[in-house]
Amino acid sequence: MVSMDDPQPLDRVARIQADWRRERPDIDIAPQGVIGRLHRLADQLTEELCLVYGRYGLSEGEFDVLCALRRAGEPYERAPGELAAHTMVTTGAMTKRIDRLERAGLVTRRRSDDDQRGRIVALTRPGRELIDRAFTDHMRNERRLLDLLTPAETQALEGLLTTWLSRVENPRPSDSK
Amino acid sequence: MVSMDDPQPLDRVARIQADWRRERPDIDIAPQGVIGRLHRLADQLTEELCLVYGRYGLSEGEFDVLCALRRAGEPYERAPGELAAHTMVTTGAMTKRIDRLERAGLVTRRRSDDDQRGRIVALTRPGRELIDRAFTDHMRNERRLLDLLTPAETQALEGLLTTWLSRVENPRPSDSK
DNA sequence: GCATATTAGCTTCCATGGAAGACAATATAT
DNA sequence: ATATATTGTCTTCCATGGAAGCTAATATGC
Repeated sequence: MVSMDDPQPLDRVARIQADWRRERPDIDIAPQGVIGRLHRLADQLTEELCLVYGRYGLSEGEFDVLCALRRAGEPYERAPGELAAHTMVTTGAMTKRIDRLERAGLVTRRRSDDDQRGRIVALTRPGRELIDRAFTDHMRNERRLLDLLTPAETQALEGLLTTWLSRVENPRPSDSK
Repeated sequence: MVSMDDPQPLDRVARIQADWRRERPDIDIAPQGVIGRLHRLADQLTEELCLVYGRYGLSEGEFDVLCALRRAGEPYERAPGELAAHTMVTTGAMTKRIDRLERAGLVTRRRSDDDQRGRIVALTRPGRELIDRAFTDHMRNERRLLDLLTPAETQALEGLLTTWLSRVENPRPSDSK
């Protein structure tokens, strides 16, 4: 006889779906099974990742900026506008992030030579060393979280996310909202 | 001869990975392929979903609160603490959301009879009608986004997300951070 | 060459949420 | 019964980001 224990307790999303099916039987709430869980998972992962950023005294936004500078390669410099574009925030938000990082001594800010409007943000030596350590730790953390799936599952998931993302970002012109 | 056009241009995440491979060849950045895209996709989907909330004059948080009340079923009432738990925010944040919804005439707030500390938040008639229309539209929107995948892809994705989510939320005790 | 437009970064103001504590009501222990 | 602990909500303060506008510098059109 097969064990009937642990009947896979409904997760949060499934419970919400059950509520809706009772209250609005006229609506197909199947999409929530995917979109709701994707958001929930993203939130959970963010929470786990922020634990590591915090160990280095960084917020997620600050970590992102330091990564963008480090990824740029020697001499680890970028304009604020570039950083804003890379990290998907407005230039106003970027100004404030740079303010904080500058105050912490992790980056410097100077005027660009060829365009006096522009600034150049550069990693300092301590900033470079901090992000190198933090990023190493960060990727170890992501690896740990990803290892909750098997390699086959991981590969399948990456493919599905890549496909969906490309279609969301580049909608076929025929789709209407 | 097979067409060699459109060599699947690197997406944002792939470009970031390429940068890291050059700068930090010692680190395995494969997990970003999944985690980075998952976050990117979550952000994109949120943006699309917020367009619909906005049509009804609602922010995402306000939409969530109205949904939680509507899902509760007749008479569409819940305590602020319950709402906070359901929508994953602190009670302080919930107080402010309820303030806004109350000001908009979509919910009412009264003292609980059996516990004078407690409040009861209830959907008003206009609130009920608004969320019924908004939710219908919202699910149509989620359906549109999900239909960018095939049914087989959708099913596979939901399974993978459910599996991963359950493991992230209920880590095996042997896993260490 | 000068007037106008554009650009880059910054500033200000607003929206939202978290953290911590205040406050009142209720539960618990003796 | 009363002192203490807990609970539920709200308040205050702070952190962060967006939107819009400001300023200085550069580009463009005539």
